Amino acid sequence: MARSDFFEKVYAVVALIPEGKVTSYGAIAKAIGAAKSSRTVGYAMNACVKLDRDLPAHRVVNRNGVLTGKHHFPGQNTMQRLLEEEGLEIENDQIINFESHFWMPPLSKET
DNA sequence: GACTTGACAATCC
DNA sequence: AGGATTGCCAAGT
Repeated sequence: MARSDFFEKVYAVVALIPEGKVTSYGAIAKAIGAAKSSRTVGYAMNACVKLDRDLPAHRVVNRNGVLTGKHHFPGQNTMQRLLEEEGLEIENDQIINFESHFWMPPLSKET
């Protein structure tokens, strides 16, 4: 396997998030078989920005539907703006109707 | 080489 | 019900 299976899986799942949908770190972590590693998922996202990945990290929020990582984007309001552009509703850094926009990633453990 | 920090979440008291 | 602690993995200092 790769040097960091974890990151690869995280990137894979995040890249699969459909437009106008959002998911949580815990959901991703669970999907890749590491429900307790939700923290590392967030870390992977931070790394993805530096790696200039194509991952819609703005579609990833914490389990409360709060844009916890919006500070890590190029602009402090970039994350929220992107979500609004996709038809989501954000208020006070929180996604309105979060569960309605929630997207459960496919549990692709491995192949 | 060891300790601390970090875009979270679940559990314990 | 609410606050504090632990678990997990990787990277930075």
